[in-house]
This record gives sequence, C-alpha cells and structure tokens, in this order.
Amino acid sequence: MVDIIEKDGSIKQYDENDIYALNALRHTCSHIMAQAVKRIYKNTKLATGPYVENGFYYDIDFLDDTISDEDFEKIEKEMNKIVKEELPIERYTMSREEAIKFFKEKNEDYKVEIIENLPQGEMVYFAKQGEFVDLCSGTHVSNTKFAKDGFKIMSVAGAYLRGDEKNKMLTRIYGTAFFRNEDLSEYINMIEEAKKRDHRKLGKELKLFLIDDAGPGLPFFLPNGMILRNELTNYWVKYHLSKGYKQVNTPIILSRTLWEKSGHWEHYQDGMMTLKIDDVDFAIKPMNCPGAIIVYKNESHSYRELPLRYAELGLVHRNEKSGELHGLMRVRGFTQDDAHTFLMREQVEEEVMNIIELYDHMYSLFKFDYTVELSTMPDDHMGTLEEWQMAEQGLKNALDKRNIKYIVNPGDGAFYGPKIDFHLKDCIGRTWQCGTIQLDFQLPQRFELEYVDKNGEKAMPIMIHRACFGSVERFIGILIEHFKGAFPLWISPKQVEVIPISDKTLDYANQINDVLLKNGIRASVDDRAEKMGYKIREAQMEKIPYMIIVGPKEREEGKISIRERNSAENMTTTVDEFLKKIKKEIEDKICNEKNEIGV
RNA sequence: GCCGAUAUAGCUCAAUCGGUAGAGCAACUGAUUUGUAAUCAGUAGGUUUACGGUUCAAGUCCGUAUAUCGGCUCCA
Repeated sequence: MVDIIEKDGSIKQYDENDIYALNALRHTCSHIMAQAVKRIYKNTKLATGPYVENGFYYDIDFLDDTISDEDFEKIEKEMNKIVKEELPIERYTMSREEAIKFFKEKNEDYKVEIIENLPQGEMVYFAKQGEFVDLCSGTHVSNTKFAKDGFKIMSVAGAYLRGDEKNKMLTRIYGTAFFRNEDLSEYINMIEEAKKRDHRKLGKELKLFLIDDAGPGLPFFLPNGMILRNELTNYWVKYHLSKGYKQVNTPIILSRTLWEKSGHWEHYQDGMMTLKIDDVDFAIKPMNCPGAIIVYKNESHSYRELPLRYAELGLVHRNEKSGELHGLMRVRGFTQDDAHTFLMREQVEEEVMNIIELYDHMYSLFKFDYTVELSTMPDDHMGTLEEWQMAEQGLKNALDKRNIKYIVNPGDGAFYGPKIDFHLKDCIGRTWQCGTIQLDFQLPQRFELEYVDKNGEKAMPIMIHRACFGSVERFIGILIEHFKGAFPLWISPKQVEVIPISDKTLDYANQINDVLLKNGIRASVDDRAEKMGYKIREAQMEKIPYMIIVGPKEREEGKISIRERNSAENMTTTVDEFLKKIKKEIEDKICNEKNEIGV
C-alpha cells in the first residue's frame, strides 16, 4: 500500500497496482527530477512537468546551457539522494498575488505566466518537498521515498513552450517510474522487444522496401513488399467495386489554375511541390480531390446516380518538413486509398455509416483495434459557420447511431470540412491516423458542381473525401509492426518453401513445387547445397508461413512433411490435403497472429 | 523547421591516448548429400556520409552540409 496526497492535503491509501497511485508516483518523480536539476544546474527555469502514459517529463529552460544523454547519470544520482532524504510532500495554497510574488522572487518566469493565466480569485496550489517548491494541483505520493530505485531517465528532447512552434524551445527530459524495480526492468525489456518489430528494421530484413538518401521520405518497394502491397490493394479494389464504388485514376500533376480554384494554392501552399511547364505553374498533387471533381464534371448527373463514389489509389506528394519523416509512416510521397463520394444532403448520415462499416471490415481483416477522433473547424477554413455546424452534426449523428466512442479535437479539421479519423497503434504504442472521413461543402461550391434533382432542377451535391488505409505505405508500416513481419498467408510475399533433405529428393521437391505453383501458391524450392537445418533456419527467419520438407521417406509414401512458421512441430500429409487447407486459409483471409502491440 | 544524438564493407558491429581500418553474417569458389533453427575451407569486398579545417599524422579533434534516430510542431 502507498500513501497518496491530494492537492487539499488529504491522504488516502492506494494499492501499488492502482494506475492512480502509479501516476501519482510518476508525477512526484517529475518533481524529484526537477529538484535534482535545480540542485545541479542553478541557472534554469522550470515550465511544466506532468505524468504521461508511460512515465513523466519536465520541460525546463536551461537558458544558454544544454544537456545530453551523458548528463542523465548525474541527474539520476541526485534524484536517488532526494529519495534517500525521504522528504515528505507538503501541500498548501497561496492567493494568486502571493504566488506570483513568490515565483517572481525565484525568477521562475514560466510559473508566473501560468499563474497569470489562471482565473482571477482562485487559490493557487503548491507541492513542496524539502527545499523544492512547485506550483501543482495534481496528486502525489506522500514521500519521495516511494520512488526508491524504480525510476529512470529515458531521453532528452526539445519541446516548444506551450506546444507552440512560434515559442521558445525548452528542454524536455523524459523519464519513467514504477513502484518495483522488477516492473522497471520489465518495461525496459518490453521496449527492447518492441524495437524488434519496428517496420524499418523488419522492412530491411525481409526486403520489403528501402528508403535511399536519393529520396528522403520517398520509399522504394522491393519485390517482396510489392507482393504484399498488390495483394492488399487488389483486395481493396475488389471490395470497393462490390460496395458500389467506381475506380478512377487522375493525373499526378495539375495546373495552378485548378489548385487556385480548389483553394489548395491559398490554404495548402507549404505542403505542395510546384513546377513550371512551358512557363505555366503546375503543382504535384497533395490530394486527389480536384481530380475526382474533374471526373464528376465530365458528364451531367441525375439524383438517381447518387451517391456516386469514385475510388482512386492516388499517388500524392507533400512537402513534409525533414524532421517529420518516419519510415513508411510519414513520407513525402504516398498512395492514398482515396474515394470521393458525391451525394445529396439527406444521404450524408447513411453514407458515413456505410463508410464506417467498410473501414471496420478492412481493419478487422487484420484484427486491428482502432480509436476514433472527430476534428472540428480550424482557424484557417473556407465556408460559413452554419455549414460547418451542419457538417459536424452529420458526422456526430453517424458516429452516435453506430455507437462508436470518439474524442473531439477542436480546430483540427481540414480547411474544407470537419473529419472523423481512425487511429491505429504502432509497435511502441504511438498512434497513427489511418482512416479518415471528411465532409466537404466547399469544393462543390467552388467548382459549381451540380446534379439534376427529382423536379428536374439543378442542385448542388455534397462531397465526402475518405481513405481507409489512409496511406497504403503507412498501413503497410502498421501491418509489419502488428504482425512482426509474420503476415497472414494471403498477403505473405512467399507462402511456402519446399525444402528437400538433399539433392537426392530434389526432383520430388520440384514436383511438389510445380503443383503448388499451378494452384497459384507463391512457393519455391530451396535447392542450395546446404543442410536441411540451415534451410529451415533461413525460412524461419524469412517468416515464411509454411515449409514443406521432403526426403526419401515422404517420396516413398507420396506424402509431404509440413512445418508451420513459429512451430517446431511437423506433420505429414498429402499435397492435396495441404492445398485444400491453405487455399481455404487464403480465401478466408485467416489471421491467427496475436496482436501483441502496446508497451 | 526546432532541440538532442548518430553516420565505419551489402547487413550487424569493432578499432584503447590522434599513429598500418578489423570481425561475424551475406556474396563468390570449392568440398560436403545431409531428417526439422547455422557443414567446412578459401576468395573478394573500404576515398570510414560529403566538403573544409587543426596536426608530422585524422575513422578518431573542430566547422559546415546531408541523411538517419528520439522528441516537439505538423500530418495520411
């Protein structure tokens, strides 16, 4: 049990396994860290130091000084001292004016600023341990001794003051803490394990893709990656066609005139790459929507055709800042699995629900868990408040009707409309936006889109922009980490490796392989002059789902020996039986792998 | 873009105080014909990311650029 102290000074006992107690410990650790930093670096100013999902951090202004990894030991040593001093955490309040005066005397400008932004008349809460006093309305453990030796400084990073790019960059020190040292070790091991499934590492090892200095953020897909990618997108096309989408493809380069009309030239210029052709400005498309609009305008439309759904695997390029690139997850050139639906106002809710259902189908193919966010009107936007409110309400209704839990991100929508985002997790728990559904009243107006309604009169459709994978590249990155490279059979680059025990059974191995190839299975024979154990090891490391091992015994019986990925056991069967089994596994897109993501 | 770090053979990594750039795996050649995660021997592979500087001497120290990694901001 551990004593937890609230901001009013009341103390309650909590179990050490309670997340509330753990967060309190981490919060206290952030204070201990700040206290240690203050003891070592006199000339520093403190900003804020909360607990976060896997630990805590403190944002500190080191003024003209800098710190790096090498300084961690020194700080940890001082933190240990503070823990050994067994300082009780004391809570008290001051009036706003007193608090401002207190921090002004201590030269803690950021603290003064925080208090000045608090509502008038409110009391200001403090937490004190030994000589260290901090502005704090959070919960703590009652004594520094509870930190014992279960904490560790993890990394140092830059962080803008109040998260604003225009502000000064402070030094953020990340740490983590647990009540028990074993839990800390376990956590560190888990991070190490998670790194083994990093898609950048696996992408190299499994020869799926590469990113060369010749094109930062511009991935090359290798033969193995291309098989996976094609399986994925082929199914995507097939499924979308079955759901009433029509596939199109639009140009990668389009004229400035078009981008001015769409508003991208004005609102998205930083993200666009431009070029001149015969002295005329063009842009490489950062989004596919204007292309879809040109397709729509190619002919006149009746209300009977709506919703009209144009699907496009469209290659877009965006001028991402260098520090933002991240393997396949964040790139400069990527393929959006896009679709633009033109529909009537009264069809919005139902169509959004259709899209959610389609996404759910795609994600559950791989047993992905996802979280949903609704983003509303940003400062830089087109259109009127009324239009935005109506669009936001439409999205909310669809989510509510399908009973989907979501969080709201105020001001995070696209400049042309609000959006629903679907987020998937990577190997170390970072979430990446994949699916998106964006409502748009603006582009139809700008491009004067129309359809003929029941009464034979012209009306304006609404547009929905949507992407399920988000980007094919990002989705593949997530897939790699989710499955640790051991993909479901249907998307595996190689499905079966046939291994003869020696050259003496090579003919039989080739016969088996021919049968597999004729049945559309991605198989090959490992005919190298190596020992069987070596070939098994290699196939295992390549994460090939099935190995067929044949020697004289199998040949005489007319059978094959099967060894499954991640299993040392083997079973004997006939080629026909095996084919039946794996064809069903491919057809049903069976996905047995456990999702072990999450740190 | 910003803060911090890193860059050595195809890959993973060594190289002590600034003093002749090495190893394993992969590749290639040869031998081995093998029963469920690595057979043996040999060969080849380098402008140490790039460009400057300091020094008798630079992989190592300093500067700049580029890329990458961890964050921030931004975003699919």
